[in-house]
Amino acid sequence: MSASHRQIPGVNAERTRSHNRQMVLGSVRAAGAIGRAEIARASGLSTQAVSNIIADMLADGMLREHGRRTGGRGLPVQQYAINPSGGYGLGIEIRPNAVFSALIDLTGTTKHSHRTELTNNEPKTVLAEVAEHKFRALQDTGVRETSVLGAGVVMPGPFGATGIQNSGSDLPGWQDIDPQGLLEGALHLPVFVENDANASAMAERISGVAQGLETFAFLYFGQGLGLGLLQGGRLVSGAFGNAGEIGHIPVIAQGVPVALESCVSRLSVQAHLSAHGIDARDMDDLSRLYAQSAPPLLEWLDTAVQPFSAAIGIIENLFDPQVVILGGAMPDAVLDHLIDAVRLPDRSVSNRADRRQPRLMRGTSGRMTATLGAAALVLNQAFTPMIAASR
Amino acid sequence: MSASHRQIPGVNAERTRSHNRQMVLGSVRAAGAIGRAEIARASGLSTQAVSNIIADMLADGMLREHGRRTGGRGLPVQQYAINPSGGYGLGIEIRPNAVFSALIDLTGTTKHSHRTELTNNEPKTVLAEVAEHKFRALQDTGVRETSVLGAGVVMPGPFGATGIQNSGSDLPGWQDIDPQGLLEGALHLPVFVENDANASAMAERISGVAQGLETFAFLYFGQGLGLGLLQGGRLVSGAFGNAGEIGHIPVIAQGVPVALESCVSRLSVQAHLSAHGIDARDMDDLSRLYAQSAPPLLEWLDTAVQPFSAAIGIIENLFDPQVVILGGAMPDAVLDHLIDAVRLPDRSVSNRADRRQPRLMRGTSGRMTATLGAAALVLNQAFTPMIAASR
DNA sequence: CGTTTAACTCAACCAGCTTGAGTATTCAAG
DNA sequence: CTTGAATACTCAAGCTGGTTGAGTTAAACG
Repeated sequence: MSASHRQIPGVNAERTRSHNRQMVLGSVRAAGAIGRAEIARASGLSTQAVSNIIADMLADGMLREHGRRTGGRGLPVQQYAINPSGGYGLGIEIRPNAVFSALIDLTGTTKHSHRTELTNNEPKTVLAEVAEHKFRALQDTGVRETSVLGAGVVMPGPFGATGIQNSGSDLPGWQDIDPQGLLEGALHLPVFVENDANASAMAERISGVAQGLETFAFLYFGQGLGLGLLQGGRLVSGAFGNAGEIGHIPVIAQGVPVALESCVSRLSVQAHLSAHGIDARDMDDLSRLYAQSAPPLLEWLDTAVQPFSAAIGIIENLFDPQVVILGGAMPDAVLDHLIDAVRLPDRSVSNRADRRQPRLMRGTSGRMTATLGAAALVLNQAFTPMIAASR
Repeated sequence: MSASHRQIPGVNAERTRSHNRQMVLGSVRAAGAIGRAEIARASGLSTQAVSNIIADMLADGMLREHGRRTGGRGLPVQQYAINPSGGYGLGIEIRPNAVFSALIDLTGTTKHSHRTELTNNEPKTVLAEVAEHKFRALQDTGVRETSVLGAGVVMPGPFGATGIQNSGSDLPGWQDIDPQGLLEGALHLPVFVENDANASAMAERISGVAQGLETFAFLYFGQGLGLGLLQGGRLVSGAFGNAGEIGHIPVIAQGVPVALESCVSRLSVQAHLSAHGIDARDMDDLSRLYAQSAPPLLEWLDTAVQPFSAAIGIIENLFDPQVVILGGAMPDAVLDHLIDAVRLPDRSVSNRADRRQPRLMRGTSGRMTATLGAAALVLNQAFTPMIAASR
């Protein structure tokens, strides 16, 4: 959100431990079940160091024993796995007229979710509502407050004076304040604020179709169209946190240059249907129309395919992701239709001979994707150390 | 270059020291001259820790004393600055028919540069030539071998089976080998391989117009068109190292979808001029033509402006950079013309009210930009620790 | 059944950061 | 001019956390 000149922190013993704990947790998560020696080899630490960390994390309840694996030569490996109840992530999604929340455990399983309407979206009201969601999630699940590692919050963006004001989705009264600070005050938790596309990308990484992937793009159908980018497990969010505004890139439709999201987005399909006298308010309406093969919807899909294909080509060539994932507020069937209909460009860095995955996939987090993603931000933080591979 | 599953390393005392040294060097570089206490405050380390590191680096010759700064209350600050001769970066640019090299000191000043023609570009010939460049650079400057921190190497990409083979710029015989390993063997130095666009971006950060910037995009005019992306001082290079292939994104020219670089690139302008009977072999020819306001060149510029503007819009909205920088094998006057003529979209996250810098700038590294950038990769490594700010 | 292999533990060690006391130097106030 | 506050810096002891090397356990191999 803020700008450029953050100072890089130094490392001392305490931060070393924190990093190494995150590294171990990430290794266990990636492997499912793994022994100490293997983590030591992979990370370059000594077995003893890993052993000490694992003992710590067993005591904390973050890990649990997971049987011995035999078959090799020497002493059978004592394996460890993530203890689901070792920690939780709270996800909050704030929309102009509603608040959603989800509580997920360390393995990404949803333990609780909830939705309330907002009568107004002034900061005071929203903060109270958000605190109430947290209270309720803890009460309904019996999770202790100290087990919650943090809260991810998804809010309408972009923030700051960006030239894309009044895009219809922003919250009045939230322009010149510090949402993170306010939310930390209301929730008494570390708070991570992100936009819907970035959070959704994280949801797919933690509990969806992108598990095991580190570098991918997530194309998010919200009101408009957003893009979440992960490189090496970290979000690429630009200098001011507004990267991924793919909806605003210029494309040519019927010979006229327009914004991509005026052809490919929920608003766009709703406008098209509305012009044909069809009122499609939500995803269920769209699902029904698609199941009925409603001609105006198929028409819209036809017009959307070409700019959509162009967008995929742009994403692939600019980011070279392992895969592009589609998701958000669009029915699965419609997304699948787009994936089938798309004409992926041959001249793309992603069109490699040795691919194993498809270039395009549909996300599996469904309509709660942004809320789950908000919670996933917290887990990602717990699994991903600060240190990046040096080369 | 390689794929996804690199394991995150653990941190021990040794790596802690290495990180903190890089952090200190980066702080000194960013500040120009700075004292120990200030670095300690900014990094969160104790004064003593910083003091010890600085003592080390004075002994190594990386830093030098830079007078006391008085004016405040207490004891005047003993300041330190980068010692230019404390280390050097070697940059090598390999092209199908030539090898370029540059040696830069710790402050980014070019101490030596050289060019030789290649009669063939088999690995064996090229490796011998590259080693010869290193030998010559050291001999001509008197720099000791141990002072060279590493070598950056720029080679034609993209690598791997990417669907963009035979783009005319690749090196035959280099497809199925490990360039980094071979080069390290030939040079006896740590080697960083990058493409021309990424390296050029780094040149602007180390010694050009992007000093002090951490998140920006560099649009590189080579044979085609490439894009180098830095976020937080680190390259965004995608899952397979081929991010930034902006030349291949689809745009509409005269109603037909074509690759961007078929309208905006040196090949494109040369083709256009050639169709008008003008033979423009190199940048000097183009400069002359522009100075003469040659109508075919101005014509080409007119056709290029619209797709060029679209590309800038795409870059801004996908990356949210502090600035987009133009450079590479195109005369300054032509780049300036494009910057003047461009129609920057209003609907861009970069169109913010509180901007101080222009959205578009011309790079200052000139035609040696990729070679200097290769050398700059080494310095960036020395200045940028592995650890990223945690949020 | 001994040997080899591999994982793991124990205890001593070590690198590097922190802490707290002490010194040096400048400015400001009396 | 003297005294005190502020600030940078150093010294030495202490602490955290990773490393090292010897020793233990258990499975597989021959």
